[in-house]
Amino acid sequence: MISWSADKIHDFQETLLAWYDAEKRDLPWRHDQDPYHVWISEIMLQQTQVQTVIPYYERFMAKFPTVADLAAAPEPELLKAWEGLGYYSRARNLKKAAIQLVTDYEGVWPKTAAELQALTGIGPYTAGAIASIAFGEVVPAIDGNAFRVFSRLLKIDADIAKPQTRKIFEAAIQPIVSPTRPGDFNQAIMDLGSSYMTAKNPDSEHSPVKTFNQAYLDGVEDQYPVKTKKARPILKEFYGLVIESPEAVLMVQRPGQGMLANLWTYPLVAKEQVEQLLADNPRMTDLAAVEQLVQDDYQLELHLKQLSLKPVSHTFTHQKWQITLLQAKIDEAVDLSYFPGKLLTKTDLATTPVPTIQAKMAQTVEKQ
DNA sequence: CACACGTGGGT
DNA sequence: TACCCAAGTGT
Repeated sequence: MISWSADKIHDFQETLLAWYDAEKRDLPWRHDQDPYHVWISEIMLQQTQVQTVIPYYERFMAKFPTVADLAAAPEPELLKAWEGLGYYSRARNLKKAAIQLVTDYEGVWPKTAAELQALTGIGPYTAGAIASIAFGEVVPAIDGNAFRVFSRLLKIDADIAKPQTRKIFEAAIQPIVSPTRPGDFNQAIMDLGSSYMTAKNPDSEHSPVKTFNQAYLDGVEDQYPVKTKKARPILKEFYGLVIESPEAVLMVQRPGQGMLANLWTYPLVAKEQVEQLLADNPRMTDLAAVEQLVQDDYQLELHLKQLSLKPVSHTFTHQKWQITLLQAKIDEAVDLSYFPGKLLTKTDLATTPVPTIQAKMAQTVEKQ
């Protein structure tokens, strides 16, 4: 790791901000410095690309224009607005923090990064972003871009996958943040990280700060940042039950914690559970086993048939799901009182938040 | 601290 | 396909 003189720091700030002034992207949340706008955009942008976020941000602001609107938002409406964005706890945490702002803070924003971290869903990165962009505090906002950019500029060898590495970067970046334009500085670093200084195929030759990029100058840019790899997703197999009445389909709400919390899907039966039953009844078919499980658990008699040849597949960060769809028809009169789900009509589904894996399943059913 | 937590895009 | 990556946080 190298360090910069005061003169070099000043040069870097001038160069970076001049480039930013000339080339910054026109994004919907850059039209003002309203902390609410900054906040919502920063949460949406966590682990999510700009192009994906733009339409969600526009719709969200139209539906929940102020902190008070967000604090009063019913969770299903909030999740529906978040549908397809992923990491749904972000949406629930937004509401929690909005309520904190309205009640604990009486609608007055805390203005420092240290204080902002008391709000649910706001960690060190987002706190730095809001404090610098909306309130002008001279603090870094260290996201994946900042880690990558400064690891190359300064040849920082610490593993950015390790939590403790943040301290090293904070200490290295804090003295470099522009004292007059901290918000623009942080956003410029992010723009740099998503243009010239990308993770793969960077274009440092044409970067506005190439003369400051020590890793590039030394011909070792491809060695930065240092980042250990994560575990691969593990396979989880399910049967998905498409139980249809003439006007509706049976859906269940997922538990309030864990994967896809509170979202709705077709009922899923883990293949593991089916195989346990088959171990004691080796001549039974998979379909019959699922029918018996549903009968035993929910007092519901079904006549299932396999709907799709290939399972519906979806890869999450840590799990790969494969769902074989099984279809059954029921009539409206059937007793669902033991079944932990609801018959939802097309109209109901328009206001029911579902994850992408459910959308994929529904699409597969439609094609039949 | 290590891991869970979604999704879409790129190679 | 499989893997990596993208404006991270909570537990």
